[in-house]
Amino acid sequence: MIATTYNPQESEKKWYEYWMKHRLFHSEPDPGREPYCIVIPPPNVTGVLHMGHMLNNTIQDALVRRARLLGKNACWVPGTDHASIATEAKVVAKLKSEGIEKRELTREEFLRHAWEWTEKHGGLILQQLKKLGASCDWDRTCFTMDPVRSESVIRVFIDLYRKGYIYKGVRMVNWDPAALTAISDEEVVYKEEKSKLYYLRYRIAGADDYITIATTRPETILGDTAVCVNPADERFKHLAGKKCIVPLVNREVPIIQDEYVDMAFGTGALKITPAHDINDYEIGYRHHLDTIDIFNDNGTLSEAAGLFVGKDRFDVRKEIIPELEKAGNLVKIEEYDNKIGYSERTHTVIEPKLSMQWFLKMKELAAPALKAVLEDEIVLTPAKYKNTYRYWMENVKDWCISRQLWWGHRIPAWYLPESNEYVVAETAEQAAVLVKEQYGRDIPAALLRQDEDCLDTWFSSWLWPISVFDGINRPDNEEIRYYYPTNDLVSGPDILFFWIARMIMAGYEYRHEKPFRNVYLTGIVRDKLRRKMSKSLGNSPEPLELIEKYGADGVRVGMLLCSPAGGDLLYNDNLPEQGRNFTTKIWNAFRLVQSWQVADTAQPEHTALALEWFEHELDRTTATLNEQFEQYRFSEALMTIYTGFRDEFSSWLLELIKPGFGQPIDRESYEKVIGLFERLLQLLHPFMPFITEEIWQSLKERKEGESIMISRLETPGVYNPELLQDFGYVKEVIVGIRNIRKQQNIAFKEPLALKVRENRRFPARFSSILCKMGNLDSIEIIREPLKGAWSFITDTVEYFVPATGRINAGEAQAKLEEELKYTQGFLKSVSAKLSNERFVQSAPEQIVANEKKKLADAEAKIAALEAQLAELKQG
RNA sequence: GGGCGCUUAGCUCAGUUGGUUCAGAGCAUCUGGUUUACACCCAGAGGGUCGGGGGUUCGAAUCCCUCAGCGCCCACCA
Repeated sequence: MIATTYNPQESEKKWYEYWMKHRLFHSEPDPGREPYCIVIPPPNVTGVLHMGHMLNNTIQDALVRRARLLGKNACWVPGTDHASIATEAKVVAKLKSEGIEKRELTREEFLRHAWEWTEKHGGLILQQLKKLGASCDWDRTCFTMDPVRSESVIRVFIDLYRKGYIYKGVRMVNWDPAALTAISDEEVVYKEEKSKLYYLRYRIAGADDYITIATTRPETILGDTAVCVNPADERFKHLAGKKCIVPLVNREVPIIQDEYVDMAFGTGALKITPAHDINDYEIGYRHHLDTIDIFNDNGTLSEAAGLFVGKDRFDVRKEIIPELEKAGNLVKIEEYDNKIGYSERTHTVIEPKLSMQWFLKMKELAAPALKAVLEDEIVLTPAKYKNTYRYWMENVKDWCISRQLWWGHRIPAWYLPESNEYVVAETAEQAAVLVKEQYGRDIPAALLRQDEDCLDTWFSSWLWPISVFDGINRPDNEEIRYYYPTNDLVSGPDILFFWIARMIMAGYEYRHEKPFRNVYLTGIVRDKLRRKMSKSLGNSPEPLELIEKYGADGVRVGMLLCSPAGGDLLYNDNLPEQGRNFTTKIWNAFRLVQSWQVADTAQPEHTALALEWFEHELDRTTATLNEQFEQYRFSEALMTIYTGFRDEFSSWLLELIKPGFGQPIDRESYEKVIGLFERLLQLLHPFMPFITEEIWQSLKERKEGESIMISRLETPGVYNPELLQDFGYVKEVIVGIRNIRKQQNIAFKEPLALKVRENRRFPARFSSILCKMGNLDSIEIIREPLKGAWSFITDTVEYFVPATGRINAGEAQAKLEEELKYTQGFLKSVSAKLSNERFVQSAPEQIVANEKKKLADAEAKIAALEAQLAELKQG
């Protein structure tokens, strides 16, 4: 006995366990089969599933499951990312809540806490992915900080160092005063803000004169080492080369000239603080200015500031203004819109800061990566990102890869005691050997000091497609040779540069080959007000609750229904609801088929025809689906199979072949329809893995271990377009009959007689279908219009149904008149076109022929309409 | 400030090289319906001068120019 309603919870649990038990997700290299591989964008190890993951992973799972059905050796590699800054911040916060400060701990102690935290919360997100139905090869689960991946990272660092790509240097970096680390340019987000522009005057040394500058950061004057004007600026010619006095600290600094200064901005004079502004730094460098670093790492003022020592930079900004006013240096304050850089991770204002960091040269690495995308060796979908990618790669800057954090891969650089000299090696012992070679000194390994910094998280994730197959440490292993390059990468566009571009670079550097063939960039999930879904806004539904409520299949369908390539996805609760309703629809179709009694009776004509038609219809659907998948049009592909199942299969085929009340279905038809149902399930399976498995398992006896997942999707046959067109026409006639029933208020139970005015376009072959679906007891070809009848026209064929009651002339007449008017207008435009000589001359022959056919059809239709109208008026 | 992209039905979007009735789909809306799978359903219907203007062409949603609005990316304007 089949349940009247589908139970997703039970089914999902049962089949996921079944798939796991039979290891159906697992893949091994098999040179006899074509591989299909996706590596997951590794989520943060301590993260939880959000709507973006749901979309992203549903797409990946659909791709992987489809590849499996096509007979490929599909492998989806899962894993997690250690997410250096984010995880360290969480651990620090957790320790703080327990009254432990990070700085009180040793590196080892801190890392012990971090690993504990990771083991406790880590991998939860992978469990959540299982609920969604993700068919990852879990045996292959990787972590960016597991031994193999860590070894890969260190190996690559050493290799790049030896190639001369990695260098250490003092540079202006984006300093995050909350996380106490440098971050990369890409991790800074700029926000437009209302701020103030302060005009301050500096006294000229030895004169009773002033020079006025404008600044948004008055607190940084404490670090000023010059004032700069444009050499072309006549207003300041007389001051060039003189000195002026920095207010409050009374430091004498030069007035220099540099073309960088915009004469039109502010007063045309710029204060120079080389330690705290990238441009000032560059000017300072050109003019050999001193740098005075007035900030501590945490954003408070340092001893070097001289004043306000120990106070926070923002407090100082407020406090310094009255001081300046008192001293007579404040000229005025203006409102000003400014862009301020924030840390993407900690949301604190970034402080440009000079510090010693490790950098990776990018130019050489970027060249092959740029070429690959420009030449479509790697295809980005949607293609619009190609431009963005190119711009970035052509302007790529060196990558600051060091982070002042503990949670991550520690930089394998070893310093000589009491020295800044270092060597780069995997272990202290190897380092000692190098020290001997390079510096001629015998220093025991234990005395070498390892660099305190660790590497940017992306320095491990950029190796992901290679490192998950251990292709860095063992470049010749069977797995990497078999699975690499991978096929599709599915990711959000926000990490195109962070991650995708860098994976491409690493791919060419370490495999001399692209890491993947296609990149599909999803949209961003937003709410209906177009706001990005986020925890802080509280506008994001809880994914697991959605799965609980609508079923995993329903949610998957909901996600995909509204996700056109690259567009934003406006999430709305009725999406998974629509998905859930669709699962119910499929379930009910299944119930209907299961309820039939089978007998060895003759196959009715209309049933045979219907099955023949549907087979062609299904071949067409499959072909369409193939095209849509090839173009990564998932929404459309889903819609194709959605309407195919609901409209063509359920509403037409099943209604047509459904046996009468208490009647059995003939065996031949039954077996055929089961076969067609199976094919539909296979097409649906990538989108809705659970319900398709549930039904597939019940349609026939299956052996233990059989699964729709690993069934083989047959190559579709060649469909007959004429057959499909004729059937489409029959459907229109049936609609005509239904409309008559509706207009005249005739119940479906009441059989009607249909008269067709002789016309060779009527597909008589399908009469039996017409009778079944229209409940007709006869179809007769007639020569003259039938008087006293209800009528309609489909294409140019006139149909009549003898009136069994009063003719409701009004509505029918209005309808006919409207159609007549439209057709007359249409005829007019077609004939205008045809009587235009230039059109007939210049347009291709076929277009002209088509226009002529349209003309003839329209004339025929008008004649028919007029005849019917005349009838109606008489009657 | 620079670059890229978008604007088609109430909403979200298709519309391949200009040319078959090309103005479409899903959702939403409206009308009718307890037909023995399904009201989480069925049968129908309405709804758009394709952002405005101009141009090229026999012919433009599609190509060009221009204006307006929106979005994204990049950039050091104090």
